Amino acid sequence: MHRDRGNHRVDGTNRKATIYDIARLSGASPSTVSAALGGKWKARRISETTVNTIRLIAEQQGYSPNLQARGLRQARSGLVGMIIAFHDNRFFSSLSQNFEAQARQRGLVPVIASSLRDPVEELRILETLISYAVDFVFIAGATDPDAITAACKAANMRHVFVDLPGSGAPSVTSDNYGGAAALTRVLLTGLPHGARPHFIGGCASDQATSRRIAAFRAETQTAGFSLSDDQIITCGYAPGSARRAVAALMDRCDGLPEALFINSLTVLEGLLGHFTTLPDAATEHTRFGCYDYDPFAAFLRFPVHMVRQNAAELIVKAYDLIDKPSRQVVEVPPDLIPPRTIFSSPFSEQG
Amino acid sequence: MHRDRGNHRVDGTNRKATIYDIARLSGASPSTVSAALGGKWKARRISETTVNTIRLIAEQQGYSPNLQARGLRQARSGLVGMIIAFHDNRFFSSLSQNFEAQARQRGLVPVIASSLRDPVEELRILETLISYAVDFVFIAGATDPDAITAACKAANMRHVFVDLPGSGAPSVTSDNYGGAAALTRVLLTGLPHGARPHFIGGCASDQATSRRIAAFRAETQTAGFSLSDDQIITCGYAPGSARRAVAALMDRCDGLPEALFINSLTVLEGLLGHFTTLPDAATEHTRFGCYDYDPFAAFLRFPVHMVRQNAAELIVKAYDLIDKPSRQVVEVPPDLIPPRTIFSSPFSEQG
DNA sequence: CCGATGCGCACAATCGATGGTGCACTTGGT
DNA sequence: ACCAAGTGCACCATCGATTGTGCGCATCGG
Repeated sequence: MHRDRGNHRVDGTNRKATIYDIARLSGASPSTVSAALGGKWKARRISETTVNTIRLIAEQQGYSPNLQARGLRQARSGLVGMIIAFHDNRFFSSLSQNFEAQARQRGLVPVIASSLRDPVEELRILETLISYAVDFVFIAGATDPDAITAACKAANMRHVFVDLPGSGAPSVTSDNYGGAAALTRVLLTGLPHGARPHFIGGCASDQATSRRIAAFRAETQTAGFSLSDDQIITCGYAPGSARRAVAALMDRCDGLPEALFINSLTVLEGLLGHFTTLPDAATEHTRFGCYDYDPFAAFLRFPVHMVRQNAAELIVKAYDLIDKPSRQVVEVPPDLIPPRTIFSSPFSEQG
Repeated sequence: MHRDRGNHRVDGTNRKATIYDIARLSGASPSTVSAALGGKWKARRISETTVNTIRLIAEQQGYSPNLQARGLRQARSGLVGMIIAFHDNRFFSSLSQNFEAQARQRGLVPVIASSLRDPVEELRILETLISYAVDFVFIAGATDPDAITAACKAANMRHVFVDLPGSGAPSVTSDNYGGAAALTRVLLTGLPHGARPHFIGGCASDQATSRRIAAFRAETQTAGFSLSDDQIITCGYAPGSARRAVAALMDRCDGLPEALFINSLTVLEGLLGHFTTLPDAATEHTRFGCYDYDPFAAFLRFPVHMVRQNAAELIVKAYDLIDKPSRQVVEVPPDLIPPRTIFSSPFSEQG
């Protein structure tokens, strides 16, 4: 008398078939059906003919397992979570694309959520993922790594930080120092003595930005250029504030500096917004470098050197850290891309 | 004798607390705990003091409900699914961003998966989502709408097509005809007589592309330009094939046509890839229009008119269709964006 | 002809949360 | 003091799949 809520699956119009339906139709027991369809019928010594019958009926009924039930029983869901800052951003979406590909390769289902860089939302999302018993979580662009680690520890949840490292858990980041140093060197090459290169964008408080600024400082001074604090403008990531910041800068210095290190694509967007109001000549005597790559940004009216983070490798390393936990921080070197270079993602290549 | 697997939750080191743990600690029964924490203690006539006790203990234990168990019991998961073609694409990622925002606003958890435009993968993903008992699914850029509708019908799953319509279910699309017509008109304005505008990219078999081609044809002929079949090049969406196609075109016509309607950003990427091998002058005498918008693409060396699909509105309408089902196709008008215009997404504004 | 071995499978407990049902006790009325 | 109505909660079945255990039958050796 278990199972019989008038669920007429034969005609296909009603609810999804369960192993109990298949059991009834095949004359076998639910556990046999489960074993047969779950692939472990050998271990359970189910005869191959029984298995075939069950498979056939399951096929006819369009059976597919209820993964919530399985997840409940097995205390794991087959879901894996990733928290990113935004979907509509080249870097993060490239991470998601790779995260998804790897997950699927392992037979896992990716759940990707965006925090909009809001620490509260970030934690709420994490709680939700934990409630769904995801197998592990990647957090990219974490705004509050310590809170995240605390919540994960409490729930016994494996997690890896990507891009922005956390102290309490394994992390994978770009080699921000190395990438920024390389980009800075390119910008400075052949620059006239007395030039005043500037750095714009980001928050000094975040790991990635502070490493990049450190590299920018070191290279600039090594190359013999003067460097005062007003050459470092940490105006955040938002295009709007970048736009205001560059407008202010141009007022102050009567034009653009000879070299400009732009800390993110969103910042570059903001600058472009301002440039639309200026004559083309305004950008002619400046060398631009941008940390992060976009195929279109590489092909602007004025040349831009770009740093392309290796999203695929970041994700691969992150999965490695899940497989073989350690407390270390893994650094992945980014690539320096000369202006006017088009790269397409390996994914969008296909469509 | 139910529940006691030596789960020492008090010290916080072991597994997540359940209502059974809270029940034991509070002296109440599991169902009381459930009702208390689930907010329906009034209906169940649980006293407020009991509720407060339970809440306190739940708090201390860091309780959060097992959503798989709840989902199993309630036959719905609180998950909502969306299938897109790619994450790393401005249009789709903008859809996901809006989809997620709306889902969260409704207290639902978004699961977004990418099909890479592979019909088989698309169906596999759909099956998985169904297995997780998602409440409904949006499918953007469907490659096999009929198969999707069939699978959803069999599982009794609500679904809405976005961008590419399906016949068996409600759909929301851009007004591809209107958008393409407007873009074509801009491209043709003031063009010398005898000019031969071209259309490049996409698959003639997909709805969106065929509507755009129809508009392109109609406007071109209305404006009095000759139009032969070789002016329509449906080379797919992949940057690589677009690159080859434009190379071939330039060989054939000895340069670029006077006007070029580019059917997607990925196609534009492909063209740029080819242009990098040419002198700057090569693009000087051509008017470019691109269906889809990208802030950087709007600021290329040569001006590009762009059509910006209204992702936010598409998603809003799609949710409307879930709430109030109907078989109709809703069209959302896109915007025509003049060259050198920077728009940032409302989301990345924040970071 | 009998016990030992092994094969093929069924039974029942379990995962955590929910909701229908009903019991025990209190209060109020007469 | 007794019955009725109401209060506060516990008990148990249920969702669908997995898994430890053990029963019944067949085969085989002695």
